[in-house]
Amino acid sequence: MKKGDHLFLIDGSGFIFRAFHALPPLTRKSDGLPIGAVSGFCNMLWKLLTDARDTSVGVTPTHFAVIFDYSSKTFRKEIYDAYKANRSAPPEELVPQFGLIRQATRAFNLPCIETEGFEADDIIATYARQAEAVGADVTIVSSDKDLMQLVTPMVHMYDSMKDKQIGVPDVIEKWGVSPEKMIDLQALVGDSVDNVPGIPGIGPKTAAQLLEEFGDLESLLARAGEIKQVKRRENIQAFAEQARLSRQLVELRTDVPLELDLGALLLEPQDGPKLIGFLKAMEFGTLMRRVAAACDCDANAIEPVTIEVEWGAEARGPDLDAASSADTGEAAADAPANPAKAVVAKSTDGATPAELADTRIASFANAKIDTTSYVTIRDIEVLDDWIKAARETGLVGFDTETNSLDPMQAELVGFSLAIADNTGNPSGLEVRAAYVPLTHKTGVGDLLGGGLAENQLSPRQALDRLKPLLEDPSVLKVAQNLKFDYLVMKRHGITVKSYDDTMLMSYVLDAGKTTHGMDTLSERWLNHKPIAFKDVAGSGKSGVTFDFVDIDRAATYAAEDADVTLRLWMVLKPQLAAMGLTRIYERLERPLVEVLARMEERGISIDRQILSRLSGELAQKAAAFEDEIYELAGEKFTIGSPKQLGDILFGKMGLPGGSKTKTGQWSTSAQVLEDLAAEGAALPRKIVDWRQLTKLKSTYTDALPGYVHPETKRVHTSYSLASTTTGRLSSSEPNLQNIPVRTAEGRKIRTAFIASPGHKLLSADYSQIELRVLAHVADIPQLRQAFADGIDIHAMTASEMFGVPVEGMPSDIRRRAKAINFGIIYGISAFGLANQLSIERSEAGDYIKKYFERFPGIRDYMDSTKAFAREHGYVETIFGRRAHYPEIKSSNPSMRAFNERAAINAPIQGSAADIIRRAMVKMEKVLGDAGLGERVRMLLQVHDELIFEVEDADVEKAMPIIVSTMEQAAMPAISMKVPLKVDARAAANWDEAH
DNA sequence: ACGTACACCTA
DNA sequence: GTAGGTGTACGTC
Repeated sequence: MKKGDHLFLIDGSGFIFRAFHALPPLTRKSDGLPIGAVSGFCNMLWKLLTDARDTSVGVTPTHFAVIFDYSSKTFRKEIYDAYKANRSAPPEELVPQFGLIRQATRAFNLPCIETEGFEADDIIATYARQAEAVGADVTIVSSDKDLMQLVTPMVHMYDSMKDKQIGVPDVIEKWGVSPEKMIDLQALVGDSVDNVPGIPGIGPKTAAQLLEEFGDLESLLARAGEIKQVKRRENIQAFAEQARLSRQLVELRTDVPLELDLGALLLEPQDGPKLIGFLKAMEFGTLMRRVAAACDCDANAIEPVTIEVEWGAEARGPDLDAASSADTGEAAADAPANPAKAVVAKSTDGATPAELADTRIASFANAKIDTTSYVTIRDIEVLDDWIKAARETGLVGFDTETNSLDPMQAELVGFSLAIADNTGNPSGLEVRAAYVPLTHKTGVGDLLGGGLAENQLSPRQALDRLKPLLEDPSVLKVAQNLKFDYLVMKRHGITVKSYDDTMLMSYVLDAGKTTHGMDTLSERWLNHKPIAFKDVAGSGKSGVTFDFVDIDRAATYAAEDADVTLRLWMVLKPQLAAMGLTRIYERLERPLVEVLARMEERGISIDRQILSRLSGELAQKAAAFEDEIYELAGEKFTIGSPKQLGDILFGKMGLPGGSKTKTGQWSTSAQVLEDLAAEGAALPRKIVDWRQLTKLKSTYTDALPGYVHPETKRVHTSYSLASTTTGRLSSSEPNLQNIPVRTAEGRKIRTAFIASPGHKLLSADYSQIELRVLAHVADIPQLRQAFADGIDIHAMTASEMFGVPVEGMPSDIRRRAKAINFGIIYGISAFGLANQLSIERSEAGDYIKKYFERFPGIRDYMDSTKAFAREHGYVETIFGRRAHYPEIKSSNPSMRAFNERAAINAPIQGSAADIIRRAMVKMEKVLGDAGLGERVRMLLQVHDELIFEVEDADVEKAMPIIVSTMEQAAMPAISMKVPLKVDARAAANWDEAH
């Protein structure tokens, strides 16, 4: 090898794992042999050997080698026994592919290199340094960070899946240090996957900063005393040796004894027939034809070679799994046909929705936003002109400015409008915006100030002009998080009609990918960073409410919001059509804005006396516990501090610690304390009880009265429509979706949620909605039958699994089946089920196996959902809502597994969420048609439950209407294969109604 | 004043 | 094992 040569080193072992998880998982040969990783590997090799110039590497190789790990017994294991100790066995489907990939390498006429006692990384390091020494360029095909320490101006890495080359600047950009410092950085940070310990509390950012300051690891350890942060200093001093050990583990060896020298890696011409024989045997038709064309061979004349398959010791034969190979990728196959997907509608300018979407994205990403062009409106004639323009275009961006984030308390300070003058232009780039200040004040907080600033339109006059525009159904109002503005305007006597909400559009398109706040969306779609609120109003102590912001600064900020919102609408609206998601947006999102606004506006009544009495009781009981706890501990301490508590329990008292938290502290979770109590220790039980009491007191009885609105005297929660990945709502300030119900003590809090005089609270909840959804989507005969017959579903499961008759089922057996049923919905793992049931993981694994034997359709459903998620990056509910899981191909196994479980759960949880959303949207009309419009008021939603306030006389009439609306909510979009069941009760308070 | 860790409340 | 929000302690800015 000489200067100018180019050596390619393929990290074969790394590729196998990465390909396995990146590619469709159940790709199999016709005999059932899983070959997804092999296929990806062959395609990559061919691309690098023939078309490397077309990749971001840009050069073709002169020398080439594929490197593999030999076994797990390496020198690292010798110096640190726990190295890679928490690696689990490779997935079953992967086992035979290790051997096949070596066979593939040989079929490509490439050297296949491995050395006992060393990892592939060390061999790569050795070759890379040798090649560099003779002046050759090196490309390491891998994206493993462990190899980044090798990068130099001569040595690059190449991520073949992202087609991305990684050089010195890329390493610095990603890790904050140059490649030669990567070893020290990894020594500090550690690696949970390989079980390299590092130093606790040091992550990549901190490590990079420390190395920047101290130069290298040894200097840092020597001068650790100079570090100001106490905790950090102590950790670095305490774990110095651990860091040195970690450094030894992560530093790659460059002195591995090698059988083949560099010259032996010279790239040989392909042996066409040999390669084709292999590809044919593997049934890689496309690649085979490509190779045949390139080599001028007749593939038909070549016999497939015999493939030797090495299954792992415990793996099953290749012929057992034909059933699951055929029908993968069919998740949610019976989602309703969406016309927008099937029929490509033509838009006005002749482009398809997809083309229009692309055009819009491109033009708005490049359009500069000129914030100096905004207008401040101080004359009624000017406002009239803007309103007239909005009427002419039929489209207006709208935003309110207030003095509070709470729409029930907020007073209007001003509003802004944005107008697109040339809507006929497909790029729609002409946007102008204006701010109308109404109640800005003078003198920022000074004692003389507080008067109304001059030269503002009177709110009364301006709103009189604005009202007809906002209420005109022929003018589309576009806002970001409209529910806020809707409520504010409603409290000023204006009911917005015809609207779009850019936040919800983004949510429908991208749930799971990003958050949907305006600043995020603007940076993403418009390449524009809007003025931050805190830059105009300050924050914290020096922060002021918007009415004290100087009008000129306020105008720029406010007008920009309307401008950005309207631009976002132009970008997002066509994407909804292009992606076939318009119906989701229009039926499940947009109409909920006003439904939820009304629910929030109504609020719910609470009895402060009950809460205050409860608070007193809880305080007394907690105080009694505190005395006993101090007595048992022998000293006073902060019981609420897990750290101090841990010191008492596991240090002073010497109790055996159970598990550790991820920061290395002893866990003091309820589970651990319960276990200690079971061993006979007195203190842990008291702590658990104390925690329960203080939790109830601080979070509920003490906090809730603070949320009572000064005028309505009711509690108005705020629902978020766009903060979950699955489609559920969330509730905050206060969260009324987590009011206690499980314990008798907790339920007392529910008695404080009361109906107004002359009314009842009516609670209606779906019974087992998620299991019913599962029975529907996975189409499980026994589950469908059980639900159709109204049988106890957990007992039925137990009966199927354990062969116990449903009659006289022991409660413990049923409990286990119930945990399994929940586990299935949550994307079951043996680990989780074992935890839940306090049993061994192996036993939990047996249960799961048994369950899948009894309900093979569930396993198929889970597999196909995973495969769909991996292929597309998202999953769908039965109505077509998407939940994205961009990390599902993560190379971190636990991260990946987590995403897989979430992706399995999302269609179930999300479909249930969609069903109750549909019920909510329909509910008001149904009640109105029954003449109950004002007499039955929907107040709260708790995921599978709706709470209404109903006039006493109307309870009997309302109940069946509510129940039937909820039970029929999936219709007509989806005809469920199992009936939905709703239970309802009415009572004076929420506890009795539930 | 703000962010993170931990614990714990709900479906 | 899924999806959320909030309170307390404790750290850093």
